[in-house]
Amino acid sequence: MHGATLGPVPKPDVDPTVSLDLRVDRSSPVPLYFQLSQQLEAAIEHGTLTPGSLLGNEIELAARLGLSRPTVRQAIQSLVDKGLLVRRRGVGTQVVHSQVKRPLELSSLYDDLEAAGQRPATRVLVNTVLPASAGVAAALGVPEGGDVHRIERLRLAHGEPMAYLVNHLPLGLLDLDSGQLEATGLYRMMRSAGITLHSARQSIGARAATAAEAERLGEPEGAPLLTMQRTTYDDTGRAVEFGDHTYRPTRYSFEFQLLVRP
Amino acid sequence: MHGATLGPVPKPDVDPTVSLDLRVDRSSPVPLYFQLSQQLEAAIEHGTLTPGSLLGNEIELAARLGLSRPTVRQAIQSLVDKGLLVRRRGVGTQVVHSQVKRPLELSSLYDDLEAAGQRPATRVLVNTVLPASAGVAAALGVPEGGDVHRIERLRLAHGEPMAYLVNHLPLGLLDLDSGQLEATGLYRMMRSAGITLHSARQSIGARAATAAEAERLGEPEGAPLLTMQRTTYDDTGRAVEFGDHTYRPTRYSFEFQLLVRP
DNA sequence: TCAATGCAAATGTCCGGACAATCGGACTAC
DNA sequence: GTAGTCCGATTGTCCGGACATTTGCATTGA
Repeated sequence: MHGATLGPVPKPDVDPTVSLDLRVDRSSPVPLYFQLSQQLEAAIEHGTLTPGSLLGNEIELAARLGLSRPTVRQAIQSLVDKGLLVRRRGVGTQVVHSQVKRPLELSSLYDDLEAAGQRPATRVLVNTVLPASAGVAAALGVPEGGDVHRIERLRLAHGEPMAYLVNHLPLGLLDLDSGQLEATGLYRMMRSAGITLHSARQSIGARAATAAEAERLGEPEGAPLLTMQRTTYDDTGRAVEFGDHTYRPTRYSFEFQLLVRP
Repeated sequence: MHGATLGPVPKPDVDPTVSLDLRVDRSSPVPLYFQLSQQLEAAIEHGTLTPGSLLGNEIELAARLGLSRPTVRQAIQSLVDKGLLVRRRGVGTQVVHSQVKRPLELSSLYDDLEAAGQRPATRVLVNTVLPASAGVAAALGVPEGGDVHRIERLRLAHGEPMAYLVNHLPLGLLDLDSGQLEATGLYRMMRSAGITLHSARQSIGARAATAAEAERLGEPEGAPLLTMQRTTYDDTGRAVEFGDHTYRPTRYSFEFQLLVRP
């Protein structure tokens, strides 16, 4: 035994990334790890990297791309965080057996409907400023009786009422133009106003419709309704929105995917 | 202008981590970054690090602890991922203005109730093996008509029915002992069987109770019910569980916090 | 007085290397 | 034949440094 190892039998399953046309543009301002992670994600999405396939070790991948291992690891890690990849020490990195698509974002009903091709419509029923009730004040962290925005909207899909949305917002954050509210979603307006959403506390429940609710949504009185209350915070911890929504359960349900943080 | 800068005025707000008794044990098998992140998290939880306070720069923090900057960054990053900290380039790292507690795990009803001090009780009504219906087969990825486990449970809190849980599982994964099912939760049993949960697809809705459902939960017929369907996958992508649950909305609602991934 | 410029501070990105821990299979010994 | 052992492969952890980018503030200039 003096050299020439007889043969670590060549692995039957080849590294699928070799056939992939991976490359990074060092002159781009986009971070290298991000370029790589996007290309890998696209390959997974496109099916070029098949579920269950091994990714080939980080060292060699780094060498082939002319990157350092930490950079490659950062790219891979971001996809692991998204639930697209799984790492196993001593084994390798595998593409997760699909099923994972959207790991639950802070969803906007408007965006959800639009993504589903439902062409949402909004009717702004109320858009005013009034003193905060105790519950609203507590949720938004403003003094009770202090002025807040209140908007009430009816959201329709295919001409049918789908949800009744009541929202309260602190003053001074946003210019709440009714026309804009009907043309887009509240979250989109907040984001374009420079508010960086950070987290939200949600509560989902059900109850029987009151006469007024039934009337608004076109349901019989006493019909089951799906309810959601949400307080949204920006990255400074300020509450920027408090919503109290009711949905027609025959037309809408909450669908989401969640990941187990390891 | 040749040297001696007149004086960068000392910052009025001192770095709150200096008063913190941070230290790492290099002989421990616990990773250094993890030791640090745990101590920081405890300090935030305990209120020693107050919301909004700056954390002091990474370089100096690393030097004080005798760690490298990448290690300190890894610790901080894990807390940023949890939503406890916010980084701003050119500014520093701040403790988020609280509100964030649980960023939504793949929750087990049993664990939730126990954590809320409700002392949950479970009554196993059905625990059998039968051919999979079309819906169950599709959810679990097994052939239609192939055998699967089916368990039906009634979950009570304070002696009152709270939820009716129907679950289907593929054969051979788990030893489904009824006694154990009543003493603990299904998820806990799966975890201790070596199954690493990875993700789940959930759907939450509402509907009126049928006569049978109303009977089981002690509600009048036609009462609104909260429903949840969930398929859970392990890290190989296998579906390991399909659940169809109905909850009494007067006794239970889904509460969770979610983070916006930046 | 107010706007433009420059500077310091802090995080973001990237590198190259080193060693440890774990997994799985091959080999060996019984 | 079977169980235990060893070993290669791969990811996990950690280091020390370098430069880029952004932010906020102070200074400067009009």
